[in-house]
Amino acid sequence: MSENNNLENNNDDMCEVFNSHEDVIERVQARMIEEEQYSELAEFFKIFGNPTRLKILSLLAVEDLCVCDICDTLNLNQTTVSNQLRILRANNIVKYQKEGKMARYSLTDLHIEMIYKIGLEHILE
Amino acid sequence: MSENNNLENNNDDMCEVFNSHEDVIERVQARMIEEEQYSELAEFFKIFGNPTRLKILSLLAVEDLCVCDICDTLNLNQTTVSNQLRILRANNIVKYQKEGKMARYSLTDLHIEMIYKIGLEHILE
DNA sequence: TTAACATATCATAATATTGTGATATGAAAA
DNA sequence: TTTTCATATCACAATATTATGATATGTTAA
Repeated sequence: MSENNNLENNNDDMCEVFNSHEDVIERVQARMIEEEQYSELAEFFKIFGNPTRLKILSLLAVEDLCVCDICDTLNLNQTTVSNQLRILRANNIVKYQKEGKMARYSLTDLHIEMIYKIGLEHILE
Repeated sequence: MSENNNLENNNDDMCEVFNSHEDVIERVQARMIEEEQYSELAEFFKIFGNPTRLKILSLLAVEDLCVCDICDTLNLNQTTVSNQLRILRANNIVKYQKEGKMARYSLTDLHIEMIYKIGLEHILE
């Protein structure tokens, strides 16, 4: 901030903010996660981006349920629910437990409920 | 729960768990939010479901940035970044402030950062 | 065994989303 | 003014996702 005050030039191909352009980029880049983690995280959040799946999650946040209860509660056909449950399973968002010919589904962990609730808070405010 | 204990029949088209099927459905349904809120919430989460947008959010969680800094940090072309910023804006996830010919972007509120971080925690565990 | 039931998988048409080239806008410098 | 720069909008081909009909699997009851 003292010496080299002739650095505030070179704005012919870049925007200049209040700090050196390069500085900002380096500082922010240093905090980034891996490319693959961004992809994985995006895949994870994508699951929350569908009303049907969100409904299923909101039910499971109340109590564990079997597939047919989910169908009946949401008035959706079984194929639709099973398909979405498969996606939820594949993304480690719900788990299930076989009970005879039934499958009882539940949320994988508390993160799921937290994300759901913070999101809801956000849109309601 | 006392009278009418002949209700535990009719399982010819429904699965039966441990409780009356109807009971479960009513109990869970009572906790549901409005149809439109599910849609709105899904729209909101959908925004997190794209690696480019997630990268932008992760940068803005570190510090406020102008469009060109985002482009340079992520090595993405300006159209792509502007397009995603428009989506982020439209969904109330980022806000911006004009500073001369620049636009300085920031996260709308703490919810955004919280959701990002809880999601990251989830996939890292 | 067979039948009935709960759930899962597959295939697909309808629909939505992506990144990006072309182009527009608007502010400051020349 | 004209030019340059930062950013925004539009249009669209490529790609992904949706719900669901058809069908398969696996479990229990008859």
